[in-house]
Amino acid sequence: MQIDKVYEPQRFEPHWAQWWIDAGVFRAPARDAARVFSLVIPPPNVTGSLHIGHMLEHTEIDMTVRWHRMRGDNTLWLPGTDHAGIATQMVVSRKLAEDGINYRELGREEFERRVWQWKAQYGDTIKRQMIRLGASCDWSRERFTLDAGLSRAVREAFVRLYEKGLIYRGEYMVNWCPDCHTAVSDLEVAHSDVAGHLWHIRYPVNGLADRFVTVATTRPETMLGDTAVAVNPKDQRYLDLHGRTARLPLMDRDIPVIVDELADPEFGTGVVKVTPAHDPNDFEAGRRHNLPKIQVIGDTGRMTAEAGPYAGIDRVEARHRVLADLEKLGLIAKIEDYPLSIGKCQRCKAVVEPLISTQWFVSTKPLAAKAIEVVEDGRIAFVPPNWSKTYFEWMYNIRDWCISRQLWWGHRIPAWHCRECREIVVARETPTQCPRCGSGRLEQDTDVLDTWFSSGLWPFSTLGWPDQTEDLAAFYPTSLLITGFDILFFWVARMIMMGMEFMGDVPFRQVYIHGLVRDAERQKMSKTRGNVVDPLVVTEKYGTDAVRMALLQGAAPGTDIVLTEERMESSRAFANKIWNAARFLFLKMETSGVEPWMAESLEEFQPEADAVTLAVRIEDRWIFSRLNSCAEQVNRAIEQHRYHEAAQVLWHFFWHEFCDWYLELKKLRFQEGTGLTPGWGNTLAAFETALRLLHPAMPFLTEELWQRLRTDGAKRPVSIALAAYPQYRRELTDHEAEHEIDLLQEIVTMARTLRTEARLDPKQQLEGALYSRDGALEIAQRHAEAIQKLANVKLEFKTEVAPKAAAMGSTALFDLVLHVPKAQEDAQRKRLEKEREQLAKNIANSRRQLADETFLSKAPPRVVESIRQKLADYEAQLQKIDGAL
RNA sequence: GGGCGCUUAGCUCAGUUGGUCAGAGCGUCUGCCUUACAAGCAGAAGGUCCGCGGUUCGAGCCCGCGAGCGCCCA
Repeated sequence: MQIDKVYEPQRFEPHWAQWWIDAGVFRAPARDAARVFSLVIPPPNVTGSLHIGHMLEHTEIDMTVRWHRMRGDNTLWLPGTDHAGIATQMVVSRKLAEDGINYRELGREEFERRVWQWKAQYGDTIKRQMIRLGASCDWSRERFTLDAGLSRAVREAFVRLYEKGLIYRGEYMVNWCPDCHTAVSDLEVAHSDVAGHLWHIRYPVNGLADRFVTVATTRPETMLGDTAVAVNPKDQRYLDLHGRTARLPLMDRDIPVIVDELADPEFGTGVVKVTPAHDPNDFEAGRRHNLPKIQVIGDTGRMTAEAGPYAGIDRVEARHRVLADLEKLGLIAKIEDYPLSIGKCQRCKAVVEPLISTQWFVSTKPLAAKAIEVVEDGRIAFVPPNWSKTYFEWMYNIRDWCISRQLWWGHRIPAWHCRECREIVVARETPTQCPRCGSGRLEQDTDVLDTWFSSGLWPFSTLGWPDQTEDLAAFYPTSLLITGFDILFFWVARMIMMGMEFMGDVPFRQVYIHGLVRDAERQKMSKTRGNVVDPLVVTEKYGTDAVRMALLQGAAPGTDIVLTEERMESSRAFANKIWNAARFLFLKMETSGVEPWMAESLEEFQPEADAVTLAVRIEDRWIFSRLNSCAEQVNRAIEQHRYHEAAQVLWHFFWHEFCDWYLELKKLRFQEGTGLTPGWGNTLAAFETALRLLHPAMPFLTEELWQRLRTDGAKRPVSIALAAYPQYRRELTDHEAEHEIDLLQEIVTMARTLRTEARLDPKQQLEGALYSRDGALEIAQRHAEAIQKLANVKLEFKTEVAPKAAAMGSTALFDLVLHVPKAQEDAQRKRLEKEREQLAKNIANSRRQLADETFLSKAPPRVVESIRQKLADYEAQLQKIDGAL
């Protein structure tokens, strides 16, 4: 069997990536199964590409999914992409602009055609990347939010909500992005604090000579649209203004002084200008007082004709002009520095303008009620659980959701406007005539739906809803959602609301929220910072398995993941370690004439006994016991989404138990030169089991090695991905073997330490003696040869008390003395001194505790007993050290 | 303003119900090209668990206050 000396993942990863798909390994039949595990992907933007955050998400998902699949669950990971309305429209229109094409001039149909072209060209990027990264999705069920089926689901959902009165249309103040030229929801506005000013502007009061009312504002340009000024009813300072009007400067318009709680006596001058068309609070006040709404800023951010002399000027420039003009008129009373919060469009970063417009809304409160309930009663669990607080916080204060977007890329709203009678028809199928007036002049609403509206249906629309499909029956509710906190409200909350509304059941039973991937300086990754890590680049460099491992190692729940080159390097070293362990085994098999072999199944596998002693060898008993413990820990860790712990346990087991001790012990057997040693079956079974344990974390490497072990005759699955995941079995734990190997390790390690301290040449064999009166002596004696080979010391075994010696180490069970040259003894003495100090401290502590009556009476007996035992051990060791010094 | 979280070794972080929990990886230092692996082997050093107070026989762990940092919502 040929196996390369160095681990080169590039040589086999792409092969298995494709093979898994060709062999249909990840296909999930929609059959009834005792246990089902299903999960839908958080759909990435179809025209985007995967970044390292996706890779983390997909690694965690994949580890969980592969684990379930190996446990025999009917497992589905449903992949797909999102059309991402604003983002995609922006990308494509920018691209067109680069070619000198204004997308608006293309017209809607042509533009849509171009986006579909774009999608056809780049839409497979995500899929290709995911395949390369080993994501074990069922690609036969891949979905796209604009697919016919999903579009039908969107229509159905819209119509049902409308018929139920949960979708309404109306003229309200919305967040308007002048650059994207669409309304956006509250969630799509990112607020940030900036240093601004508070301008105090004087408005003359009509009918009272020289009486001015001074308003304070952070947005002076909106004064052009003022239709009132407001004072607080309780404010004694302005009683004389009640019922009067003021003259709006620059516009020369009379506006009433209204009395309203809107005006906060504590803020600014206590008088506030009222601009119903440009401020949400003023909008409400305008309604209360029946004020006209004058829109002075248009939907492109330029001043409208209503702004009189300022018409056509950009809103920013308009502010400068207005201030300059007021200054000239001497109407600026004061300018204060004032911090204010401005809202920017999440997508394009343009300052969002509150504008009045006619939009479609979802009435969220009724939907939220059930969505809150299912998290409260535990039908959906967040991991880490604290995220439910954030969820509730938002849910309790939820506001209606503006779902219409003035875009061309998305699900067109299934509403038709009658040109004759203005009737609005909301329907599943395109209507041909107005049900009210019979006119055929119907025009579909030009708006599209917020992308998150379709994403909200994802867990069931992807499974065939509104049809009652087999998939839906088999896989809904899904078992788990793994996603980032950044879309907790956008997506997770909406899926829960929609799932309860349309399916009458939760969309998933568990939500695991993963962390953010950060760079070595703990910085977020961003294109502007230039610190983004491209998954394909690092994968090419270190291997997919190594990058996966590096991510998993940092993936503790509730923690961000710091990904560094060093970590990926060390993970690659780990992969290389396993590779070389396999290489070692394969080479030895070749020289021993052993064929690749695989037990039919671990359940059926019986450890082989040695031909001479008729007993299973101790290192084999030990490794099976350790494997069992490893299986227990890894299963539990994955189940609890403690991916970092699973990674650590696997790492430690493979490297520091399997390689450092098991293979080293096995080497000694091979050196015995007995050819086809009984025990090869044990070794291969252990290795094969370990590969299966590791597979969900490092799928490629484990498949590559597993296939080399697999023989065609074996009744095993075609892929390790379908092989049974090792489970903990109580009867496999072998305390005796663990104790024996523990002791061996202790002796060897101690001998090595003594040698190093004496600064002796590792090649020089040392003599020494092991003193013990416990069963330890017998065990040690049995392993005399192993100790000699592993530590390069030749020991005598004695039952007497250890003599005075500097090069001595002791445990409760034995004392080890090495004969080192006198000149080398100083270093040893130093260590013994130090140890004695530590022991004295421990003894004092233990004695103090044991002398404490309250401790003795209140602490559980097992704790007291453990302290007593410890004290006895400490005292015995101290005595030995005293003797040695 | 409201809410959430973090502070443990030089770095990045584990530490699940308070009692073998003071840990891992990386880095550092020392010695080794031992025929699976120098992407390696062997060994070692390193911590006031942010501070103060409290509960408890016993506190990284629970409670209160404070300091510093971060995130979300308005």
